[in-house]
Amino acid sequence: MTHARITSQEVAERAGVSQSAVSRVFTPGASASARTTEKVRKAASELGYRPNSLARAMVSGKSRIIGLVVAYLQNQFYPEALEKLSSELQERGYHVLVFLAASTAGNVDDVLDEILDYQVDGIIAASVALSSDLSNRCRIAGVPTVMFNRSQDYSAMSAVTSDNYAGGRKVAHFLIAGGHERIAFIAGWEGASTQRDREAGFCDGLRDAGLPLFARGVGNFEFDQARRATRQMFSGDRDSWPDAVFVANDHMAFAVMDTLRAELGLTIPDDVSIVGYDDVPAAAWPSYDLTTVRQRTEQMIKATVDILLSEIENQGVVPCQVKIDGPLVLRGSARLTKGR
Amino acid sequence: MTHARITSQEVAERAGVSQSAVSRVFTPGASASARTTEKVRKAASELGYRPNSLARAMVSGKSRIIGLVVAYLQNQFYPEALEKLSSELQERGYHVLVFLAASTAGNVDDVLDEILDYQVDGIIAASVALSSDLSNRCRIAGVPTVMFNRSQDYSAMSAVTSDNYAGGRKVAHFLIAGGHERIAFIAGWEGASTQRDREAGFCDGLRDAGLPLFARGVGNFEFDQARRATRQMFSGDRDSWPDAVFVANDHMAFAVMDTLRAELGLTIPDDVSIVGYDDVPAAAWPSYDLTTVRQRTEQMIKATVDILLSEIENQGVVPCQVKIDGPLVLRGSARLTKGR
DNA sequence: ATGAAAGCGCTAACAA
DNA sequence: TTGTTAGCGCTTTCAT
Repeated sequence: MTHARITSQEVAERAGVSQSAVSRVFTPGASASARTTEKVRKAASELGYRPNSLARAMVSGKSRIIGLVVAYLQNQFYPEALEKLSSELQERGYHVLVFLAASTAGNVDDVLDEILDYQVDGIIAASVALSSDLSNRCRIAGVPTVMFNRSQDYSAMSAVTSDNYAGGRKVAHFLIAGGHERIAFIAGWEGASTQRDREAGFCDGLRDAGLPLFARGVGNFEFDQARRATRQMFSGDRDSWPDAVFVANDHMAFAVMDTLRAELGLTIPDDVSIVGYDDVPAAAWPSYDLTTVRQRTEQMIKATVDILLSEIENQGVVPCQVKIDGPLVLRGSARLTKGR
Repeated sequence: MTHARITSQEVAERAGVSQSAVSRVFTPGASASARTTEKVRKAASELGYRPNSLARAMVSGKSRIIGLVVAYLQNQFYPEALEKLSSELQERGYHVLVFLAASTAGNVDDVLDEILDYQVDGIIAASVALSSDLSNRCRIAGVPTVMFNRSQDYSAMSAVTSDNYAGGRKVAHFLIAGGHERIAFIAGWEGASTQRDREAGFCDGLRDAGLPLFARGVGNFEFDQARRATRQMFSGDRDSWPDAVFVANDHMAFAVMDTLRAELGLTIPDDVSIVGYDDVPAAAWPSYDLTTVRQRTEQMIKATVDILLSEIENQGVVPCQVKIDGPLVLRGSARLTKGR
């Protein structure tokens, strides 16, 4: 037997009060006498009444829904991030409506329309680059938006990232201090600000020491492409091989390590040092034991949610760009000192 | 400058038609003349009008929102599943509202209330066991619900799982055919039907050959606990060690392999064969090269969505339990024949 | 095919 | 503090 949904009207009748009294009892910060409150609560629980969020959203203009736009999330650190995001928002009375956007530009546009149709109170764009055109549309629609793990120059939009530039630089200094002399880089997808900033910091760090970048490959943040880039980088004469490789994220770093060990019989870090970026859980697994720059996911999430909710709740907050610094986590995949 | 939202009324005025005409133009399967349709579309696009999903949901009773309940999703194959689920639903005009439920019973209850408040058209419970009490509440509330990757005996609720029993059995037969004689099992969280079914199939498979289970540990689907269980299983005399271990999922199997190799110096599969379950992407990585039972995620998702939408769209569909069989993927972590 | 009118379930003035 | 009243933006009869 499927029960129809109970309305506030029905509760009101049973409690012998007006419908608005019921509404007030269920509206935080509204005024109702103890007597009324009690009568209403009793009737409501007898009937199994719960307020209808959608109706509430429509009249109040606040849906308590946050639209989350994500690109396809196959790799890396998203599951964790998504979980924390959702959990953090849930604690603060919001829920996440998920929208998947293929990287093709048109798709992101359509998706944005769908999002706005749902009257979301805010948008989090995770690992998706919004064109400045889209940023504008969000502003025009009056929907606060925060970019997570992507940033944009000249943007009037808030963004939270790890300090990718500083992280990349840190890696360069570390590898140089370890006595490496032929230092290479394997890049992620070049359209991503994370990739660009990590590489920029890294190259500037090498430059600090007057060292050129020894070799460069592109893995597009994908496992198989990283393997291919590795093979190519290590295809020539042994003298032409790097003695250290900084890989733009952990996921690709695993591919690099596997390829180097399984196909070339190299030992890490004796023959070559590897450093990654993200510190995903698998980086700590004994098979990889990867030295890597940690993304402080927890703090990034918290900042994202704080900024978004403050933009939602206090109007007229100015957009802000937050970069969260993370430590280089030393493990066994990179040697620390000159001697082999 | 934030533009206020355009209403159908405003479009109607500009197009010189009634508000209901506008509604019809945007309602699939409603009747409007070509002339009207054209005028309305023109006015709408000039104004940037889009129907308000929430208002539509309220009056029509269909929100086109699916509530997805997930437990914390740290491990294994959820990112992929979540993505496919969301993508599949999005293609069919629905969106996913995410609800995180800690495994504690009370929490799942609260979460269910929140879900129902949003007038979702359906619920997918992914890897969460709903008590029969909760199943009842969903039925009473008239909200179709499908369990994904969990099943329940005596349940009036639809469920989609892989054929865990058959999978476990397949592993037993495979290990026996490979000439293993001391076959052990490392269990996941015992509250999960996936764990129970995999183990039941496995043990029945051993029994088919008259072989007892040689040893058993519990890893609760967690990396560190699996490591601990491994150390304990391999702590005594060398004669007391298994020559094959079936691990209830891949995530734990990686922990087992790492522990065996790094701490005990064993070689896989020469000293011991390892078989996992799920076939997550990392199972194919060279460092693990794990023989494992594949979960056909894609098909499971498709079945889940099909069942859910058919329950939503055609009333009076009977609940059904679907088990999707997956192959044993042979890789290098388990030897195939008797000789070492 | 179209317009007028009646709500969907709720919140938020406004009076009392 | 409470009840009355007016909508939120839309779909859906019901006439025309």
